[in-house]
Amino acid sequence: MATPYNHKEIEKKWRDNWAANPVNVNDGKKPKYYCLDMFPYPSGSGLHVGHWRGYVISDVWSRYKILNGYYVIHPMGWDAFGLPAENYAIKMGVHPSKSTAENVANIKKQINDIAAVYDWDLEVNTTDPEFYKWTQWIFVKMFKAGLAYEKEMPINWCPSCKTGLANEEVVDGKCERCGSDVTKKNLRQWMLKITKYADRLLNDLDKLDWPEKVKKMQTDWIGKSYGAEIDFEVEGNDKTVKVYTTRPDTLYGATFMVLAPEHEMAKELATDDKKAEVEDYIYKASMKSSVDRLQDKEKTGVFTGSYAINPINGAKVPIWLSDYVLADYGTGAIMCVPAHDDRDFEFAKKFNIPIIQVISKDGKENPDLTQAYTEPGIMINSGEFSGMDSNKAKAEVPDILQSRGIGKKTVNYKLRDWVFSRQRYWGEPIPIVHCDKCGAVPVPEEELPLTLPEVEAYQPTGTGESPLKDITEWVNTTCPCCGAPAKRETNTMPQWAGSSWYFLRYVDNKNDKELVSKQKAHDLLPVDMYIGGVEHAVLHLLYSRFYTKFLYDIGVVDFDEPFTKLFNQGMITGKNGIKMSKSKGNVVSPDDLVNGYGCDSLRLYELFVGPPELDSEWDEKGIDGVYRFLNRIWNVVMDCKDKDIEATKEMINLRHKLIFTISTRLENFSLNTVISGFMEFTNKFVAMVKEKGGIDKETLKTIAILLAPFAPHMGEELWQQLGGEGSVFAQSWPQYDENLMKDDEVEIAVQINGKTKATLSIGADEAKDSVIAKAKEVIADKLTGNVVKEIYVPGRIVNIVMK
RNA sequence: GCGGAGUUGCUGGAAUUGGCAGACAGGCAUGACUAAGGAUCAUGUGUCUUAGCGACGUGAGGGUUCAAGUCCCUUACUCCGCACCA
Repeated sequence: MATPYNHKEIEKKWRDNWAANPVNVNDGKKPKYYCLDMFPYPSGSGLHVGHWRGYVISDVWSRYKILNGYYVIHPMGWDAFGLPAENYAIKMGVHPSKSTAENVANIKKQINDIAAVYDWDLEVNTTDPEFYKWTQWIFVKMFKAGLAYEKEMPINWCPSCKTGLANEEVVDGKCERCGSDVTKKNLRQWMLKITKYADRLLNDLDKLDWPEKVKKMQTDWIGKSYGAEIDFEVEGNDKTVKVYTTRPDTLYGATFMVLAPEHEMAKELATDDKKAEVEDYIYKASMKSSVDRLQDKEKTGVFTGSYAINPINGAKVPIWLSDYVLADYGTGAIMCVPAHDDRDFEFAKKFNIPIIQVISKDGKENPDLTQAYTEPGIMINSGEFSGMDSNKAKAEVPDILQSRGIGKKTVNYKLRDWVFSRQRYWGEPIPIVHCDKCGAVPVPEEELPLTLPEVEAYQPTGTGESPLKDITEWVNTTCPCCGAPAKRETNTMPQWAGSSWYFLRYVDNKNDKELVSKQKAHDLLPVDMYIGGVEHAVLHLLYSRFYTKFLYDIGVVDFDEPFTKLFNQGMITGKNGIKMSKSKGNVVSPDDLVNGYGCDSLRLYELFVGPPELDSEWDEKGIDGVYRFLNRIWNVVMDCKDKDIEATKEMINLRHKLIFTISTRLENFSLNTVISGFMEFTNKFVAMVKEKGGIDKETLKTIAILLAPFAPHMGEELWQQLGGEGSVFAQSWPQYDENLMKDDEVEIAVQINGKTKATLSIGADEAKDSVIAKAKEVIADKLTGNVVKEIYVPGRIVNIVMK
């Protein structure tokens, strides 16, 4: 009886061996491949089987690249600043520096159980001053480039986290982290001018090998639209109101105008008799939270009493205020064409405002529109434009208007500048000094890092002030510019600050002179494959692109997109597709499974549960299947390794088919079918051992190499047992030969009218006539009608069409 | 409301992109073996059936085709993203 598969022994053996003899080293000759996992936050609850999946996928890919002769950069580190870490610390009553360090140690241990080829020499941690020195350095560079600026404005405020939030962090009017309703708060903020990069962020999406879904989400988030700004004179005085519209072609149909309640002219446009009503409306709108504003489906509004003049036809249009118009998009004012816009239509109906149709399906006016007509058609009631095709009008009218001095073509974006300051303790201090005389002055680059002071009381104040405010010995300083007494900025950076550029630092993490050396940046960057969940589609992934473009502009790196290829793995959920969480009590820890079945089994099962890009429900029972599979392979190899079987044609054929199957499926990232394919072939090998008494060594060695990226310990052990030299990962990925994969005989289906009636074995290269003749023989008794057509799909099917 | 993805046995899923639907697993059933400790092996497992080498079958309904899970139209449901962006 051969030795049974003992995962504990084997895994321990190879873990120790790899520690002493790393399998992935940069010899300076191999081409590089950078395979990166999204930056984990060292959470207090540790890893669950869902986290595992992403790391297994990236490790399989990394090991596959190693076997293809690459030096693979496969680093890991910790996104340890920010709200979640601080909230956890507050909850546990420990200082965040302490809890963060503990969590990192714990998760690192768990990650080591995956047996991934992480290069821990490259490890980074955002809370390390040697790291955040460069996070601050980038901010200073941005400040000097005019991209970081201060502004007092109403921002998203989370009353539970007690801090301001970026637009990207507000989901359905709620805080992305804690789910509390987000309110508005007027605060002085540090902003990053990401809008300056809007066009590049949009256009360069074309360069990226990313899931279309993510590109679409970024495109929509940037939200570029083409339109025109048109000035409407206010009747009876010399004021004008500028509106933004994407449909200047419908100008003849504009029957009213709406301003956001926050619009700077809102109050002054109110006529005396309307003043009280208008001010009341403005006040009420200001009290609404963003959630209320989203949920109020019914339109509200107030007439200002003023009228504007439609510049195309001199018509008098009433000016209204309504909160369905956003103050910070376009000009904060719109012209309303109720006949062709659903929102304007609803508003006009509610307040009895006239509706003028200017596009019609058949060129005729519909006297009783029950809803806005938003389809293309023929222009009507539009003076000189009447009779034009509306699509043509949409394309040409803006130019016509512009040439006549009515309006100016313009573009708009939904993307807003990035609210970059947080009123919290656990983040990078913003390296700015406020001087009465010199204003905001950056901390000199040579004085960085500006370290976060150690304090006892780090709880958020809730007032909009940072807890750092009270540390007077830290706050009080002198102006780097004039030397006068000055105060430090007390806001900190958001969690995203470190994660927006960390991937650059991995390749040169000990450099104390530069963020990354030019040489290393050129040789080792950018990231070739980035693997992580889809939840960062408009947060981290947009911010990182912005940072990279900025660093490209100032000459730090020589590429302007950080992640060439992106793969989003699906989530592993609990029963009924419920997201794993501590509060739901459905978290499955990998620890027991690793212990019971071994790392290799869990790795395989993580892949086998389903297509890697889709969500999968975790069903623990299934792991028995892959465990049995590993046992079968083990038994086949142990059984045959000393037998010296000569390779038959059949064995060679099967070997090449196996290489083909595993390689093509792996290249397509169809990792679940790689495993099922491996199982299928293994079953054939088992049968072959039974029939032929064994399998040749070359085939067995091929199995060991092909299995190694997925089950690395098993791969190494089999390789060694088979007498292979060195590590299995020092071998090269086997190549298949299509000629050797060919079968002499193939089985095809014989159909009558598309229904399979029999199967037939034929020679692989047999001619059509011969195949059809044989097929007819097989189903002779069923050929009772007139044969009208005979179809042969080579190697697949014969279909006899009968009447 | 708009946009995207999806719906296949008891369960997870497969199907070389229009060519034998249900691979591979899990589960279950029957049997073998058992000094068994998360065993292993064999066989079976879509539905109906008058038990045949028959008929039906990929959310529902229609269509194209010699041939449809796959293409087209209509429709239902599920999940995800955006959500008054003029």
